[in-house]
Amino acid sequence: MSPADLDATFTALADPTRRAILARLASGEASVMELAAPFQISQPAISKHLKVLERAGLVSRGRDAQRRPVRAEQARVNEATKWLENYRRALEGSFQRLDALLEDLQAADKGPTP
Amino acid sequence: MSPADLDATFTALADPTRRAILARLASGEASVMELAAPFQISQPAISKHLKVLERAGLVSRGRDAQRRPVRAEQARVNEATKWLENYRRALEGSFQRLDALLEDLQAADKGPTP
DNA sequence: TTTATATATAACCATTAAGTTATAAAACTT
DNA sequence: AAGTTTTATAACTTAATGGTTATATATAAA
Repeated sequence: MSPADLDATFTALADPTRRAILARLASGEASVMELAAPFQISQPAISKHLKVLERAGLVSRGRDAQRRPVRAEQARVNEATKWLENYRRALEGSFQRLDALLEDLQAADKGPTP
Repeated sequence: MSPADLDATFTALADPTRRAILARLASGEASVMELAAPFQISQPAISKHLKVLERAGLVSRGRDAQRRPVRAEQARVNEATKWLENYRRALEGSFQRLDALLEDLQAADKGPTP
C-alpha cells in the first residue's frame, strides 16, 4: 500500500460519522438513505462521506435500480491494520531493548557483567 | 477510548511525515532537531506535527537541557489497533454469514435442507 | 406521461490543516 | 556577559474538510 493510500485510509477513519457508517456496513450492505437515517446531517453530507470512504478503498458501490448500495471492502482495512501492527511490534522491540538496558544497569550495581 | 480520541489518533496517523516520525521513534527517543533532519520542511513545521502527535497521545515529551526529547507512547496505538481489529472481526463475521448463505443456496440446488 | 424516490453534483460558507518566515525564550558555551 | 543552540510561538497564506441548500439525473410507480 502506497503512503498516499495509507493517508486516505487513516483520513477516512478519522471521522466518527464515517466509522459509524463502516460499523453499520459490517452487518451487511446498505443504501445511502439507510446509512443516512441514524444521523442528523443531510443526505449530500452522507454522500460526501461515502466518497471519502470509497476514495480510500474502504467501501465499494453497486447498483440496484435507483439505489447505489454500499458495501465494506476488506483489503484496505487489512493493510492499515498491518501498518499499525508492524509499528506496534517495532515499539515493543524498542521497549524490550530498554528493559534489557535497565536489567544491565541493575546487574552493574551488584558487580560487572563477565 | 472516546470517539474524539480515535479521531485525533487516526488524524495523526493520516500524514506521511508523522508516520515517518513515529517509525523513527520506534528505535528510541529523539530531539526535535534529530527528527527534523531527514525532512525538507522547516523546524516549526516539525514542531506542529509533534503537537498533533502529542495531542493524540501517540508521543510524550521530556526535558534534557534545551532539548525536549520525544518518545513514542504505546497505549493509543494499542487502542486504535483494537478498533481496527474489532472492525476486521466484524467484517469477517459478515462475510462468513455470506459464505454460509451461498452454501445454503448451493445446497438448495440439490435439494432442501432438512 | 406524470410523479415520486434515490442519489449525485454545484455553489457556497466556516473551520481546520499544513506550510511558510520572523521572532521570542530557555539553557548551554565561551 | 555575549553568543549559540534548541525549541516554541505568532502571524500569515493556501488548500482541504465538513457542512449547508438548491438542483440535476436516473429509475420506478401511478
